[in-house]
Amino acid sequence: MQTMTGSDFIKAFPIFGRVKDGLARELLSIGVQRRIPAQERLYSEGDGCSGIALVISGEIRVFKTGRTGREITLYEIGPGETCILNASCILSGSSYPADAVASTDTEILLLPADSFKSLVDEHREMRDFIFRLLSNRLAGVMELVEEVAFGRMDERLWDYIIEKSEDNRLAATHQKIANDLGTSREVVSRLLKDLERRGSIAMSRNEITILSVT
Amino acid sequence: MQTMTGSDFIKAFPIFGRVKDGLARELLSIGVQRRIPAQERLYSEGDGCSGIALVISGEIRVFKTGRTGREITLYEIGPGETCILNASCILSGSSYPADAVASTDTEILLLPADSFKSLVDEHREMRDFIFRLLSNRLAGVMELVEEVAFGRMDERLWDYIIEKSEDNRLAATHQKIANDLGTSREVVSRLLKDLERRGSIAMSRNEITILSVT
DNA sequence: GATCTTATGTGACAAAGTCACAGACATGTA
DNA sequence: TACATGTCTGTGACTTTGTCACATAAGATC
Repeated sequence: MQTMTGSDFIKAFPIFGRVKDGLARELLSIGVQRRIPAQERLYSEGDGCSGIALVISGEIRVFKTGRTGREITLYEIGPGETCILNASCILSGSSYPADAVASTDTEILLLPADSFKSLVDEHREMRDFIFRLLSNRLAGVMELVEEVAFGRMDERLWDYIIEKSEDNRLAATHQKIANDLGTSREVVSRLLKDLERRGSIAMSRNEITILSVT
Repeated sequence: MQTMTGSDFIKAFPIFGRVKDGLARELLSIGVQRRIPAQERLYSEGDGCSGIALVISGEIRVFKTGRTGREITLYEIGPGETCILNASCILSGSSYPADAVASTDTEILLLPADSFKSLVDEHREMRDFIFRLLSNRLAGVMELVEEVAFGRMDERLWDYIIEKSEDNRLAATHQKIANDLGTSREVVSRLLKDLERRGSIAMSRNEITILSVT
């Protein structure tokens, strides 16, 4: 069981070397494996942080919630990535600035805060990994600010459909799309209807099909 | 001259210890002091990074620009802080994801990328400093996403006036305010006019005076 | 099929961004 | 002083986006 996890782990985090002799070995011996079922909440805004989660498989969605209940996705954490906000609040001593929920069933390796801190001190790979991720997140969220502040919703929606669709199909409710984009369900419905009328997509319950990539 | 800079430096960065024996000494011997006049551009989006800037005095504004020319301020860098995006792109090897311009005359200590990297490797204070700043920026920009996505412009404007004013006065053109908030000049003008009509502020060219803090 | 739950559609209105242009104020120059 | 110039502010008309209220539709369960 531990070995199985190990092989999944090095697949997700090749950067930490092999199980036999790499940093991976140390991580696996320190960390605790956990399974998070889909829809389970990992953190709420304002929480303190007890440890850091390395995602082995699955996906975690990090988002903000407005007073009216609207949501916007800040980014998603996939295999080989870390819930960097954990790192953030462990290393800077602040509290968690957003909500995090598993989008799918997710396997994580949970490292206690202390161990994580000493690993960062001792291992250059660990530092590089964290810095890189933190930097990329920052750049990504900055990009998001630009889109939200200046972008038009119809374009953002179209880009979203293109990006999230697989095989020209996207399975999602209008509400889910709205929650990712930071708008309301009605707006998504209206804009999708426009796209449908123009012949760019076809719609059925819970599914959008891309017809023309114009 | 060097000594003078030194004392300014440790005032801005007490975290790095004293000039005589602290990390401060090393930083001062490696870094090059530079003065940036107000309005001068430090970086444009897409630039590579040659070094990292520690701000000794003054202020640097980091912002995004939309296609229509609108701007939004992501954050400002003051004394004792770093143009963390430099760090970000040095450590992660990406390019600069925003624009940076000196808001006032600014003094910085410029560290070459290589020296910076080895300092981060060798000194725990340096690592903590960078992590903390990077984390805080990330949290700050997330907060900004929330405000832009869910906040009402009249509230954001009012908060801005309260925060930026000194002694109940704020010297700024409507255009400048719009550039900070990520909206257009007309919207700011209209909302300010409303505030004036309601008796919350008084306006004259280039200046806003807060009358009632309701 | 009757009933429930969830998903989608839409009109009416409010908030915010865009465009076009009119004044108002400050400064410099003749 | 009078005038020209550049910057700053005001405003109406229109578009886009968000909110509210409610109607309709599509699956699921019994």
